[in-house]
Amino acid sequence: MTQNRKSQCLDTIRQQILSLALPPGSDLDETKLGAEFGISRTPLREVLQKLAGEGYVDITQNKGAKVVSMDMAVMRSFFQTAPLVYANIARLACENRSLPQVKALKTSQQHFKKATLNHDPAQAAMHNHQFHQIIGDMSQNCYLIPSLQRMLIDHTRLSQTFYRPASLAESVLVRQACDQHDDMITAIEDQQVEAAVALTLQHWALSQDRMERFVRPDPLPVELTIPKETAHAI
Amino acid sequence: MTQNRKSQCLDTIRQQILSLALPPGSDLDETKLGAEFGISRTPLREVLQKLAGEGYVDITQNKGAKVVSMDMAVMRSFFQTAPLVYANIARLACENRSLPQVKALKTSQQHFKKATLNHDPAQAAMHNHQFHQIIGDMSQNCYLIPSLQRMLIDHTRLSQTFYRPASLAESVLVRQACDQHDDMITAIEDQQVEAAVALTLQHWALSQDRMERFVRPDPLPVELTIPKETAHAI
DNA sequence: TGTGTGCAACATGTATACAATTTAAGGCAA
DNA sequence: TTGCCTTAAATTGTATACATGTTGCACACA
Repeated sequence: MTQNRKSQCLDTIRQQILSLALPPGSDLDETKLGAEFGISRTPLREVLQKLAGEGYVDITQNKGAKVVSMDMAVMRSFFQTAPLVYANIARLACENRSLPQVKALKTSQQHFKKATLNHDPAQAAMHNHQFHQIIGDMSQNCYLIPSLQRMLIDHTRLSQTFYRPASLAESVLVRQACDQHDDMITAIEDQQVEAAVALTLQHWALSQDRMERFVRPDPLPVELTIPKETAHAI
Repeated sequence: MTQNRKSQCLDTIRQQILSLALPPGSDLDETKLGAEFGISRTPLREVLQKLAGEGYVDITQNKGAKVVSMDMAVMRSFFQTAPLVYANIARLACENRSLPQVKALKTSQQHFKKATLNHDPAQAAMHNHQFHQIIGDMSQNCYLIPSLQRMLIDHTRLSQTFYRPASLAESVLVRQACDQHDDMITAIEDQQVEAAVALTLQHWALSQDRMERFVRPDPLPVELTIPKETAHAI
C-alpha cells in the first residue's frame, strides 16, 4: 500500500514531466511533493534520485531537483542524435524481439490509435511514448536503452502539440504516423531488418518536421501594424 | 566534511566495481557499507541510488543493491554496440571539444602513460577510463553520454587484465594503445573528424581482441592426463 | 541609489527509531 | 529423509527529529 503510493508518485511525476504539466526547469519541492503524495521526504527523495537516474530531473547539491531543461544546445543534440539511436534500436528490436513483446506492442498501438481517433492529444503522446519504449525493450541492449529513454523524454515533450492537429493537413500527418506504427509492427514481427530501419527513419522524418516547426514556428507577419481583429482579441 | 565522506563513498564504490574488487553480482549491504564509510544508512542509500542511475548497480525492491552482472547476453551487446557508440562520441568530441577539455585530456593521458610504464595495471585501467570519459564530456551530447558511461564500466572491468601484460607481445599492445591515445588527442585538438573516428575504431579493435581472449581464453590441452608438475601442485 | 552585511525563514542533508518484508532455521508430520 | 509450516533473525523501507546549508530581506553605510 505504502509501496504503491511511492510507485504511483514516480509514475505521476514522470507523466507530468512528459506532458509538460511540469515544464522544463521547474523546481520540485520535496516537502510539498511529499505532502501531496502522502509519503515522507525519505522515500520521496529516493523517487527523485530514481528520476535523476532516468534523465527526467537534474539534482544539484543543496539545491534540490529540477525538471531537465531543453535549451538550444540540447535541441541541437536531439535532432542530431535521434536517427542514429532510433535506427539502431529498431534494427536490434527486429533481431531480438520476443513474441510476448510483439503482442504488447500491438496492444500499445491499439491504445495509441484510439487516442488519436478520440482527439485526445495528451493520451496519444503518452501511448506513442510507450510504443517506442517497448521497441527499446525488444532491442535488449542495455547500453543503448538509456540513450533511447532520454531521447523519448524530450521527444514526447516536444511532440505535445503534434497530436493536437490544428489543420486538416496536420491531421493527415497523424494518420500517417499511425500507419507507420502498423508497418513497423509487421516488420519487427517478421524480422525484416532493413524494412524496419527504413520505416523508423521515415517515422522520424515525419515527426522531425513537425517538431522543428514547433521549435521554430512560422515568423510573425512583417507588417508592424497589428491586424484589427487580433488587436481586438487582446 | 560529512558531504566529503559521502562523495568519497561514491568514488570508492565506483572504483571498487571498476577494479573488480567488488565483482559482478556481489551484494552491497547497506548497514555494513554505512559503518565502513562512517555515514548513516540514509545517505548511503542515496549513494546506491545514484550508482544505480549511472549503471554501476541494480537495485531490486526489498532485496537491496547488487553490482551489475556481466552475463553472456550483456557481453554480446557490448561487443556489438561499442564501435557505434565510441565512433560517434569521437566524432562529436572533435566538433565540440573546448580547449580546457583538451588540456584535461592531455593530463589524463600523462597519468595513463606513467601508470603503464610503472606496470601498475589497476591505475592504468582507471586512467584509461577517465581518458575516455573526458572524450565523452567533449561530445556534449546528453543522449549518448549515458550509453558511453555504461560501455566504459564494462570495458574497464573487462580490461582489468589488459594492462597486466603476460608476455612481450602483449606489452607491445599496451604501448600501441598508449600511442593511439596520443594520436587521438592530436586529431581531437585539430578537429580532424575522420582521423579521430578511424583512430577510435582502431583503438577499439585493439582492445576488443584482447578482451575477447579474456572472455574466451585458449582452450585447455586436449589430453586427459594431467601433466606431472600440475598434478603435484594440486 | 547602490552595495554589502547579518539575520531569519526556508529547503535540503543526516541520523535514528520503528515498521514491513525477506530469509533462514528449526521442528513436526508424512 | 523429505517437504512444509512456523517463527526468529536479518535486511530493507519509512517517518521524524535534528543539523546544515541557502535564500531573501531588512538595514546600515558609502
